[in-house]
Amino acid sequence: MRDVAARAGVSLKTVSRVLNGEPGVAEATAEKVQLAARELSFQLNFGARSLRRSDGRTATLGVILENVENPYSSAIHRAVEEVARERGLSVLAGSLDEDPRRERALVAAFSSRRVDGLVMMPTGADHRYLLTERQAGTFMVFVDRAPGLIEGDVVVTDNQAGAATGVRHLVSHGHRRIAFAGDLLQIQTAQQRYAGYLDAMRGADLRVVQQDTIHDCTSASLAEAAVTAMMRGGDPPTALFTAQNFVTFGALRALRHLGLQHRVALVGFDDFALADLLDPGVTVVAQDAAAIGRRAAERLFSRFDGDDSPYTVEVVSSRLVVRGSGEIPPVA
Amino acid sequence: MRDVAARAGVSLKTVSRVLNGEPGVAEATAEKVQLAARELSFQLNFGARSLRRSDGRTATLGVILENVENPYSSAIHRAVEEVARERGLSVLAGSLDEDPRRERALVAAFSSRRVDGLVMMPTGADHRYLLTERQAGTFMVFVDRAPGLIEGDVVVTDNQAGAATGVRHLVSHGHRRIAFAGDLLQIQTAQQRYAGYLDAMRGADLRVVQQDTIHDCTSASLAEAAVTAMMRGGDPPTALFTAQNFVTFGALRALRHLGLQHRVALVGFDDFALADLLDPGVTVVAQDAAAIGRRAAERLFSRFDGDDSPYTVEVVSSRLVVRGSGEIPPVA
DNA sequence: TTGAAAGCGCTAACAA
DNA sequence: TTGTTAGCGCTTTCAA
Repeated sequence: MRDVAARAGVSLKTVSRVLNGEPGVAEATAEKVQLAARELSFQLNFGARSLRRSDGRTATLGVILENVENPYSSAIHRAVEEVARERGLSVLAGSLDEDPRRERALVAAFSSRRVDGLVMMPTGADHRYLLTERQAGTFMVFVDRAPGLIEGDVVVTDNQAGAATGVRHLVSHGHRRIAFAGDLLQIQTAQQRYAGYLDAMRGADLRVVQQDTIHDCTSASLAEAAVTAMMRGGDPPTALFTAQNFVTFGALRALRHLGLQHRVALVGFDDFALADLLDPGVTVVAQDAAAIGRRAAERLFSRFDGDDSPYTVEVVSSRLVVRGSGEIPPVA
Repeated sequence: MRDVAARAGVSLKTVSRVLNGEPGVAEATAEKVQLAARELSFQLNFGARSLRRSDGRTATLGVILENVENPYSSAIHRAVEEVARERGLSVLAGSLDEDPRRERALVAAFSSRRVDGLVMMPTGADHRYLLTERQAGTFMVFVDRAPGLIEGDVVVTDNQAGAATGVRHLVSHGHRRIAFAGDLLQIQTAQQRYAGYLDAMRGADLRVVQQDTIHDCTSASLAEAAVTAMMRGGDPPTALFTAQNFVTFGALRALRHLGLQHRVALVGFDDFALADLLDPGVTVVAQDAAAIGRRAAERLFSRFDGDDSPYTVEVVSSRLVVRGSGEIPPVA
């Protein structure tokens, strides 16, 4: 910046004013500065800027996701990026892999880089350590799940209601033996979806049978094995509600290998690419990941802008997408 | 840091030494400092650090991808993150959407934040503007495609050879009328895959028919429409080579709607989730996105570490995954 | 409308 | 082994 000032024949402060679009600079002066900056390919140093600025803003935010590679996470990531770009912020991203230690490491790493705010999917049960960050002035919004033992702004899917809708859809097609297969039950969303399943079953006066319940499928292959075993057992259910994407994939493979894909109904939680091209098409309860990301980013920016109203929990609606697999009638 | 020094009863410099793991500090002193830092929840300010350091490193790198939400991009992103984490770097990520202006904006944004290096999928035809960045000390590695009008380290898939392998697979199953459907021909990878198609056709002494060639499908629905029209025309081809994921999806939908999915063979370039669950399973030429990301990051780090050997082009092999659709024999 | 001086939090260079 | 001083590139504060 010194070089630019020298070349333009003005002071440091004038260059700073021009490059930051501050008012009170004569047009002719501003043009000289712009020219000099371009000739020298000058790029403002944001690190130095944020060091000196009174608000310390870095124009950078951090996004901490389950895994930047998974479609749900990356859809949120993209939506946040979009909102951030409009305001001139860049986005640091990191993956958790459901590991609370990684979460802390990522928070620390982003914190050392003085991000203005954090959009995060919390993992683990205790997030009190974040109070320190918050006190240091880092805003944060939680997505997908609520944090543990602290309050905060949260944007989530209507997991329980959505799951109940999916199960009721099966009920409405005549099923009475509807099995549940879900992810690790210690995960908040898994609990909520299971609760929705129970709501719908009880609401229809259906008994929840122990043997029709599968929990803790941490991979598609575990789900496939569990569903295969269940369907091979005596007196199998006539329909399946799978509460997570990987679980749905495993169940689909199991049904396919058993030749049951047209005889056992299935509704999955969470949409996926090509669900319409499978045979039958897969009926799902679709989450709106883009809306979650967008609203989380917007909440964050409203905090940046000084909104200090109480924390809110925003619930983004899921929606039933009917494609065939959920409309298979029960086989006597 | 001043507060930590005061609390531990040592000088600033000693705190700096301890927090950066520099040698030459008595163990007892180090412990006092660590304790004080913990009690004050102190976090190093990386911005200030990089401002003062002689190498100016920020311990941050930038990843510029087609779209952080697409599976290929996000697989690269994740692989880069993994390598970066091992070295204590964080990752800024951004999406291009095939727009050269966005590329420049992202480069400028990351550059202002003084990233140590850049992993990027170049878009557009002229990347000479990057020479300035490079001169300023930013290392960069290009993935998926080579940059235009400048040299650089590049990590790519063997697009041409991979496409030829896919087409030869169809030839080996008896096809002589093999259609090509691809993305925007101005995209480098689209050109290379088309070249591979031509290689394989000529190598088998097959005539390339104008009506069997579809270019510039920028979306699945465009591809679907084009393939539908082609298959409905008189004398349609007996096999399809689709050179890009979205194109494959469009073609699959078209074949399905025409009831031809078991009569027309198809090989796609690029793998996708659930390809095995479709009926028939979809035979593809799979790219190894994780390997591309990993090797790009490793190349970047070798540059960080002082490797100043000439630029290299690393080619990551694709691999044919046989699942059914590519093995359908020609219908007379 | 413009500029001079101070200092953000840290590390380099050197001194003790 | 530890400390002192200067200064990275910028914005703030205050003065002209």
